[in-house]
Amino acid sequence: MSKEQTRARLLDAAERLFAENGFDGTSLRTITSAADANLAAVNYHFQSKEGLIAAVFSRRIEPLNQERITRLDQAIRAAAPAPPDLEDILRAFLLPTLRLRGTADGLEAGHFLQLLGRVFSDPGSIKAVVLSQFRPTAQRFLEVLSQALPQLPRPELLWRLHFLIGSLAHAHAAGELIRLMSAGACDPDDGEGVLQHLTTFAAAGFRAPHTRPAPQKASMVNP
Amino acid sequence: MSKEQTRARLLDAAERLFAENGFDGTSLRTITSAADANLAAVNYHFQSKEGLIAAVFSRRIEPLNQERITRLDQAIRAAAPAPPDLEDILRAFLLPTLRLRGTADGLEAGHFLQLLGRVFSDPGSIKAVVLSQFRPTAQRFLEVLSQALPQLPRPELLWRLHFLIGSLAHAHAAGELIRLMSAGACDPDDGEGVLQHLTTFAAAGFRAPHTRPAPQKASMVNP
DNA sequence: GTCTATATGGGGATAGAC
DNA sequence: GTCTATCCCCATATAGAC
Repeated sequence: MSKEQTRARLLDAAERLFAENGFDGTSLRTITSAADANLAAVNYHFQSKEGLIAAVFSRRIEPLNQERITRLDQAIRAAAPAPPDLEDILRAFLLPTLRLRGTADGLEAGHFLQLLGRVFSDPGSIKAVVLSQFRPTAQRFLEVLSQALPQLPRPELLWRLHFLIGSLAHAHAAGELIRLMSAGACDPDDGEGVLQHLTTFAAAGFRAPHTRPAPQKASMVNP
Repeated sequence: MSKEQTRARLLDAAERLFAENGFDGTSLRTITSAADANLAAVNYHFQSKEGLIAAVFSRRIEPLNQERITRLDQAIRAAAPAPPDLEDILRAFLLPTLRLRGTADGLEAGHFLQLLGRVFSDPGSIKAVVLSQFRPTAQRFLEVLSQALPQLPRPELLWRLHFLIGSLAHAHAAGELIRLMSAGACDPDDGEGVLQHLTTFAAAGFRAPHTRPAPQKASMVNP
């Protein structure tokens, strides 16, 4: 068994098992037997369990960022010199992840989406790694969004971007829950459908007039 | 030390520690020493760790549901015989959780929000307990939303409700991350501010015209 | 009801042979 | 590079004294 093959099998098995049972819920013993590898192989290839977790994320995040930026640049060029349509910006952001569901190699990558959706709310230390890799891309999108919606104050734009990320993360991480709660009416595996629904919803949300300082009712804390 | 006091201290400590370190990341030893109780007390009061987790949720969820329904009924009565404003429906749903931040007894309950936001994407078996307690309330809101937006097909309405839940869960569970990513411009502890921003965003999203079957571009899978 | 002590099992990591 | 065997730690749960 070659070195690279073992490494890849470990990553695939870890990705799937972490998605299904969580990081703490998956032992190295479970991973290595699923990957037909030896227990010590994890420490040889990734130094530690934390190293393995970080590697599971890094392997997918870099291509994901690249595809997002490529599609964003395409949208910018196609619309130049005007700013691109809001919908096209959103699609450039959403499509690269949603596309991972239901495609050929997506059989593996689908598990990764669950992890990615969960990472924002996870208590562990993985957030730092993922966030540092995600930040430049988010910053880039923020700038372009800001040009497309120049009347929106920056904090409001930030909140709306977070709501978008939350909706996307929820669709990824809680897919089976959504299927269950909707009694099958919502299919989280239909990436194209989710893309359509989320783009429509979020585009309208982003275009909403900006929030007024607060209505003249009493404070909500003591209504 | 009375029985009820010990029970309550265990729940408080567990709530905080689970929020900070996750369920698997928190041992019964850590909980019992934080609560100044004996290790065996957990098994005496809650039978098992799972029982403790379930109790942490049940204690908060029931009042939360009641407040949501009460506010929804108020909005319905105030607007009768017309359906209530979309914004009022959304506020009835959002306010009871967001209000838990920054209020007096909210010092404890704030930790609960993190848990609640995380539970949808957690790999464990807690989902089932929480979902079963949440479902009737969600169903009720769905009906009222459906009356306020009669032109929206049911699946689209369901998706939009899931996007709302995702945004809310993200604001709760990833609060510190949002603060960090926005370099302080977004304050997740300002419940009233989050309520304003999210209501504006989501109301516009819910009001968007319903998604058309699909644009006549090529499939997104092979663009 | 509360405590101490312990049973029982599993975890991550590593040393050293091959 | 890969494997076996093992070290050492900590978890949940319970039995039985107080």
